Formats: sequence, C-alpha cells, structure tokens
Amino acid sequence: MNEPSKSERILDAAEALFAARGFDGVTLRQIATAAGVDVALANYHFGKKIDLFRAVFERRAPALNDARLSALRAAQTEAAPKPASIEAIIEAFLRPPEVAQETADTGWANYLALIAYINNSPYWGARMMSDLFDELVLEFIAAIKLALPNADESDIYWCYHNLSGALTLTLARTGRLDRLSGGLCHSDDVRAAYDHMIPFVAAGFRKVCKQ
Amino acid sequence: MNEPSKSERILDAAEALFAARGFDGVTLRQIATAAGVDVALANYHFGKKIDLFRAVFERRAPALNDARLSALRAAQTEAAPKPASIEAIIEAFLRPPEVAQETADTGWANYLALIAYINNSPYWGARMMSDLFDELVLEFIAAIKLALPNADESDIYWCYHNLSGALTLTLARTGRLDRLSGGLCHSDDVRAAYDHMIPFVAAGFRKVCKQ
DNA sequence: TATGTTATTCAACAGTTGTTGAATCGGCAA
DNA sequence: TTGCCGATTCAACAACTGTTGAATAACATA
Repeated sequence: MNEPSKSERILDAAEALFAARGFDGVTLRQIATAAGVDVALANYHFGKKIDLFRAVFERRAPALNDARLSALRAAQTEAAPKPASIEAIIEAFLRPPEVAQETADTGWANYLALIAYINNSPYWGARMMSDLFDELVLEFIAAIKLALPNADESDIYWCYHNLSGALTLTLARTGRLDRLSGGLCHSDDVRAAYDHMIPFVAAGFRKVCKQ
Repeated sequence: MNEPSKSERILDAAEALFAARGFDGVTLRQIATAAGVDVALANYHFGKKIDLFRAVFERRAPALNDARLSALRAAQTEAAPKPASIEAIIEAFLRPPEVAQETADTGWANYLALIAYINNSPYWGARMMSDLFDELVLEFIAAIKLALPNADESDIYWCYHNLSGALTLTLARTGRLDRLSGGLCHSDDVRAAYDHMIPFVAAGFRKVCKQ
C-alpha cells in the first residue's frame, strides 16, 4: 500500500477534525499540523477553507451513492416482477453506511460523522446535503411509493424524515447511549445499531402508511 | 409585559445565535450586538464564553423536564392500575417539545434547536446533555419497561436511540424536507411532524420489542 | 545537463478573537 | 448632598485567524 499524498493527507486530517468539531471549530493550522504539512498548502490545493470543506464532503459521496443505488437495484431485481418490500428498500438504504462504518479505514467513519454534522445543522450545510444526496433519496422515495402504493405521499416524506433522523444520530457516534444504558449498549457495536434500526423504521413506515 | 433585562437579552441573543451557527460559529461581539449591549457585559454576567453557553443551555431545561415528567405521571395515573401504553409514554415524551416549538416565543424554538445541535455533536456537548436530561430519560425508560415487560432491556435502549434521533432532527428544523418533498411537507407544520413521529416510533418499539 | 512546471515552505499581512482592568453610569442609603 | 455598589461601557491587550506573495524544493521533459 503506497503512502498517501500530502493532498490526501490534508483531506484525511480535515475530514477527521471537521467531523469531530465542526467547520468553525477547526483551524487550518490544526489541519495542517495533523497532516504534517505547512499551513499554506491547504490553500494551494483546495482554495479557501470552505472549499476544502466542500472537497472533503464531496470526496466519498459518489461511492456511497453508488453502493446504495446498486443495493436498491439488486433488491428490486430480486423481487421482480413484484415491487421490492419496504424492509428490503430500507435495508438497501442503511447497509452501505453500516459497512462503511465497519471498515478498518477510519476515514469512512469520520466522513459519515461529518454527514451527520451537516445534516443536523440548520445553517448553510443544508444546501450541500441536498445537492449531493437528494437525487438518490428521491430514487428511494420512488421505490417506497411502489412498495406502499396506497400511502399518502406526504406520509412517506414524514416517515423518511424519521428514518433520516435515526440514521443521522447513529452516524454521529456521540456515544451517549453507552452512558445512558449503563454500559448495556455500546456505540462500537455498529451492527447492533443497524439491526435494531431497520425493523424499527420498517414498522414505522407500515404503521404510518397503514399497510 | 415588562422589558427583559440586559442579562436576559444576552441569553436570548446567545440562544438564537448558538442554535443557528453552533458554539464556534458565533462570536461574543455578534451576541453583544444582537442584544444591544457592550461586548464586555457578557463576560461580566456569565464569565467565559463556554459558561455563557452553559447558562443558555441550563436556563430552560428544568421547565422542559417538568413538563415531560408531569405528562408521564398523568398518563400513568390515567392508565392505573395497568401500566401506561407505549403510545401514551411516547406522547408524554414528545408533546411538550412540540408545544414549546409552537409557542409564539421563538426563544423556545431556538432552545430546542440548540439541544439538537448539542445532541448530535460528538464533542464536549455529550456530557452537558447527559447531566441535564439523562435522569428524566431513565424515568421514561423505566415506564417503557413496564409497558413492554417481556422486552430485552438493550432492545429498549436501541429503540430509544432511534426515537432520540428522529426527535433531534425535528428539533433542528433544517428545512431539508421542504425542498426534498418539493413543497409537499413544510417544516413550519410542527404539528404534522409530531403527529407522524409518535405512531412511527410507537410501532418501531412494538416491532423491535416483539409486543 | 538545462528548463519549465508543479509542489511545498517561509514569512508576513490585516483583521478578528476572547478576555481584562480601569473608567463611568445608575440608583439607593445614610 | 455624600458615599457606596452593582451594572455597563470604554479601551486595549496578546493571541490567533484565514489568506497571500515570494522563495525554495522536487520533478518531469527535452
């Protein structure tokens, strides 16, 4: 495995630090120090600080979108000619981030925590989220409409909102559940989080959409 | 209605700005300007910046905790001698923040957005959240155990995790659902958000805890 | 080798940050 | 009035911020 370039090391360090402390909580000097490079190099490669942030955010998005979309297509193919079930659709939406979180590469875990940070910020992040992920989400919404043909469209969106919230908190890995449960649940146990989230969300969809 | 004191105006301004941009995204000068006071006054009344943040965070917590706890007790009393149902318990947990969000006082909406910000940050906020709210949450967990007597304890905690995530995203009011749904759903419609969240979450609990 | 191009560092800038100590204001008691 | 004390402002500090232009290094091409 060859050494990552300095430009990649900057992205990695920025990814980890932005995820942990947010955009304003990190300085370019902290990033540069963590990456072992000079402060000016970040500007040289990526421009302004906000552009570095965007570069970090965009780096892994295509891979995540691709994994989710192909999982959805696989579920649809398997169920054909009937539409895929909500359980299968939600599984296609949630397993890729689970796999990414479980990877030895901690960069993926950092990246997903960064997504959680942006998704929850009422600030400028909303635009960036929409630009990168809305197209894919609408693909899943369309699939859900087929799975629940009699559901009100707005009900489906509100259910997706709940799904998105549960996923976001899981991605953030705050570790609060560990303390709350007195050690009964461990946030390290990514598998358990998703194994509980998938049936939880699927049941919610069925109930609210009355099917 | 008498004018708020300058110290209260500082808290109000800090509440709104911290909620919108996070701890590091706001300067004391922005807060002072919004409150119409001198920069040094925040230090005089509250000490360091982090202490001002904590003061904002602690100001409305007791009122929220009280509202939730009395709603829980009312639900339990009404159901006695049987235990309160999960639907009733979840309603007691969620309606108080909904009412607070609907209040004409925008301070409450700002405060709840601030809670969402902290609850999702892997950073130092986790400790503050636990200190203020865990005791109350455990009260609700205990009630849920009575409602679902055969459930695994860890399953209940994971379900609460999902509930907490859905609520957190609702409190954040990012407005992302508005764009995603093409205007079909409005984040202003707080009532709709909670009317969908409560049955969604209740069904999730029942499914995962097999009852 | 010499040359041009890219990558990286150095040094410094103007502006902003949280924080503080002294000064001023306001009301209230003696 | 006088004196006192909390509230508020003023002025300034040292440290840090993002950003830039020049200087240097590394490297490919010819």
